[in-house]
This record gives sequence, C-alpha cells and structure tokens, in this order.
Amino acid sequence: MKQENYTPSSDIEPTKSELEILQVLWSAGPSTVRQVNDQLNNLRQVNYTSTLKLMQIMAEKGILKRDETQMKHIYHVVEEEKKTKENLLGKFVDNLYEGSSSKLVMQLLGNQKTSKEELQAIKDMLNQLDQ
Amino acid sequence: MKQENYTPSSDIEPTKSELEILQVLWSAGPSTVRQVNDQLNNLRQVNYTSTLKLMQIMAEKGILKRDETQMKHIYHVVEEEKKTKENLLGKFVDNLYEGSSSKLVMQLLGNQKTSKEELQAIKDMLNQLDQ
DNA sequence: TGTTTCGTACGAAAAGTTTCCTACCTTTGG
DNA sequence: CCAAAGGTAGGAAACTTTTCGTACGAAACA
Repeated sequence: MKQENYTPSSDIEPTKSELEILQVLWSAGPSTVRQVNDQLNNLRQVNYTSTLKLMQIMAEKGILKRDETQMKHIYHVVEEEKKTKENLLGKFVDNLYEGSSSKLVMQLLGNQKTSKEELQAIKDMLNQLDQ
Repeated sequence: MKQENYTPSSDIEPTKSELEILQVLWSAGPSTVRQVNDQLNNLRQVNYTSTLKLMQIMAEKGILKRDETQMKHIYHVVEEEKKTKENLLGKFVDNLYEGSSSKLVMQLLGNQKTSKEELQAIKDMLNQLDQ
C-alpha cells in the first residue's frame, strides 16, 4: 500500500539512505545537495544525481524543505533532530524491548562495549534526575 | 551488490518483516509456519504463503533453521535472541548516537514516556553493577 | 475410496528503494 | 560570445523486499 498523503513530518521512518542524509544535515545544518553529496562521498562513492534525487524525494515526503530562491537550493530538515530521534528510539524500544526502556538499558549495561566512562555518565544523569 | 554467500548468522540485519517473524519465534519458541502466521494475523492480515516464503528465505539466509523430518517443518532461530538484539542495538547506537550509549540513555531519561518504575529499575541495575 | 484440507515449492508480480543517464538551463571564465 | 562547469528535473533501470497465485503431494475424514 503506497502512502499518497504525506503528513508534514512526525511519524516518519526514514530509509537507510535517507537516514544518512539526515545525519549530514543534522551535523552540518542547512546545506546544498553538493555539500551533502561531498560529505557522503567521504564515506562511500555516490553519484551527485543520486543524492539530488533522494533529497528531492525527501522534500516531497515532507522530511526536508528547501529554499528555492537561489539556483542552488538549500535544504533543511523539517522536524527537529531530537524529536525524530525520540520517535525512532521509541519504535526501537517497542519493537525489540516490548516498550520497556529499562530492558534496553539492561542490555546496554550488560554489554562489554559500554565503557566505564559511559556508565559514569549515565549514573550522573540519574542523580541529576533525583533532584 | 547482491550477497551470495550468507554467513551462518551473526551480522544479520533483518528486514522489517523478518523482524516480525523473529519476534514471534522469540516469544513462542520453535514453531511451524502455520503457528507463526496465526500470530502475525493477530496484528495484520497476511497470507499463509507469504509467511511461508519469508521463512524459507530466512532459512536460506541462515537466520532460521528447520526440522524437516516431519511434514510440518519446524523452524527455530539460529542465533540467540540476546546476541541478535545486542547487534541491532549496537548498530542503532552507532547510527543515531555516534556510538555513545549514554547519549541514548540521556534521551530515554529525558523522555516523558519513561515511567518512574522504569527509572527505578534502571537505577537498581546501576547499583548492582557497583558491587 | 474419494474429496477436502493442509502442507511445501516455485516463480512471478507488485511494491519500495536506490542509482544514474539524459536533457536542459544558468553561471562562470577565457 | 562561446565553452566549460555546475545546477535542477524527470524517467528508467537495477535491486531489494513483500506478496501471493499455482502446482502438487500428504493427511484427514466422511
């Protein structure tokens, strides 16, 4: 079933490639296609028109908006980074941890990859919440 | 680029539908296609042969294995649930939080949806780690 | 036994995503 | 002014994922 009416933003599930572009825009702020494509090419080889097409599609979907007053259109992300990430995180928790954040954290803590510094940072956050 | 040689398991990125099936198998244990399909149909309408096909593909990929000694093949997940979830969580953290677990937790804590009970559970876990 | 039900296998269609070719316009620089 | 460089637009091709029709064998049962 194809989604015809895109809501302005919100409940969006970016594809893998779309997420790459979002990350560039989150870190660099509003950018031209050229700028985004240059960033992407630091990671992997992508043709300029591929990036262009993708960003155009994202604009159609309402994920991005663009300023067309200049020839070089400038794209920016519509929804704020935090909100989008919260959304994605929420879905992730629902999907993999039955909606239980603590289950997720438990896995994080039980994981060797989580460093002592990370653990300390987490504790500090919790203590702050107590106040 | 199509992946021809599937490694037995490990570095797998299940698709959305595959994840649905994994969830059923994680919760119900080894099951027939019929059983899995019935579960899925509690959520959404899926044709039996669609589920069959998907599970066959997952078996080809090495995500599932099946016991064919009976007519009703019984499928089970190859990699343990915990390991798969750790993998997915790791990727998620890398993708969205630059590999920093504490950033993820920070977002979780700043999120209204995280209940007091969840918070307490997280604290308890941290305290246990101290010992 | 014969028919209906339930199972697998296979292939192809449909849908979604990604990539890039081509056309064409604008800007830049010689 | 002309050529080269760099921009957008659109469509098609390639690939991946999802869905399901059809064929056919085995089991259940009237």
